[in-house]
Amino acid sequence: MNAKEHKPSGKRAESKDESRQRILAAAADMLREEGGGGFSVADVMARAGLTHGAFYSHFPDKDALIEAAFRAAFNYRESWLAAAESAPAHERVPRLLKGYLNAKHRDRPAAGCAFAACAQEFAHGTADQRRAFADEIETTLNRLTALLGDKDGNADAASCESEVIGLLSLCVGAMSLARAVDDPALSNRILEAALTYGRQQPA
Amino acid sequence: MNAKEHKPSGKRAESKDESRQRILAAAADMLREEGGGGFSVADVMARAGLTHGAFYSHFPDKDALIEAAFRAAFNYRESWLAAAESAPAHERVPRLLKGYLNAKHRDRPAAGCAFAACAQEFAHGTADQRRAFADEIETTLNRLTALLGDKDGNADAASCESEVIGLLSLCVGAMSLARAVDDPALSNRILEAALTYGRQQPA
DNA sequence: ACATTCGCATGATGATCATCATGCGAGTTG
DNA sequence: CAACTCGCATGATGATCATCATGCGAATGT
Repeated sequence: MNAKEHKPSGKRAESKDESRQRILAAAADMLREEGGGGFSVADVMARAGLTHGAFYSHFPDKDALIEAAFRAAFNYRESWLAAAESAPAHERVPRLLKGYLNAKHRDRPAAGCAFAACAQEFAHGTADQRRAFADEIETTLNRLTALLGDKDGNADAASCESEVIGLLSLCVGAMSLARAVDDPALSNRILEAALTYGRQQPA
Repeated sequence: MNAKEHKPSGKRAESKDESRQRILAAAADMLREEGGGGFSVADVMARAGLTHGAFYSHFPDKDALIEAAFRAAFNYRESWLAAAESAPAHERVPRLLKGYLNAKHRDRPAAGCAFAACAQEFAHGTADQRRAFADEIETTLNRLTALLGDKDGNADAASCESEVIGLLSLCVGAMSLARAVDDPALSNRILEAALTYGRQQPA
């Protein structure tokens, strides 16, 4: 048997696992709130209720944490999509748009879309981070395609892909812009206009 | 007369102005290539052919440089838009989309859109940086509205605003995603799909 | 119970920077 | 041309971090 397969169990291992989860959760929040450059290892550890020294027995380095935290930020994708799935086919796009392009999402990035929070920073990230980004994009597109593809007469695959990618791009772009501007009125205009634009898109 | 209005001239002042322009140009490039956190003051100064010590006689601090460099990155907006203006009204949107959503733009951020390069970082930036972002967004939207608003029968103002903002969001989002992913094939798919999506938008 | 393991805390270490202090030499002024 | 100005270079300084080294104490296994 492979010696590497040792999966220790017991109170100690369990506690370490809980610590790891707290670290990941803290990092996933901070990553979306401030970006990977916006917090230090010590910051995350403090948020997780630990001190900086313990970090390196959980992750090899900060870059690995950022990658893992990014992936962890998609743990709620299914529940996010479930809300749209429960709607009739022609209502799904509007519902997804509304769930994304709103002030609450803009103002609470820690609970929101990691694409909109991380895209630009990951463009200069490690190979692993960029692969993670691509993985999550692929998965998200697949799930959206499954959700919207069997809409009515289900258009050809190409047109469905462009719709799904277009919607995601629109959402990510509008949220990025809405968060970057200073003027709240302009920020709201951006969210509302993007919402309108996305709804006008033909089948 | 106001003592503050002194505008020194002469060989020395001229040379300082040239230095400032070189610093700004270098910073505008690096800001779009690597983000504000991706370069040091010494890096920009070296790229401008100077050493780090000279920096603080040109700008009060790095944040101010980033703001100025961001604004400077829009110096070419008019020539960028001129290409679209020379096209017949119904060709303008496709031409703008094509000029933005392509591999060359994706691969040379230093010569490209500063919105797509900076949005997420500016969301955590200084007040001045965020104001600069809003200013440039406003100006860009106004110019685009002037360009696309008198399209044919020119739709009502609200619909034009949502189209212009939607297009910009779509472009910024797609470029951000295309740059963040690792897989070149996926990156191309994103650019192409967003192009298709943007073209399908009704008048 | 004893020896061992291991999660975590404390406390370096070294690197990277932003920013400041000083000095020289070319330009400018009278 | 002598006194002065000022752009730029060199060389600190201090802060912030990522990462590593060490040690304690609780959990584990014999």
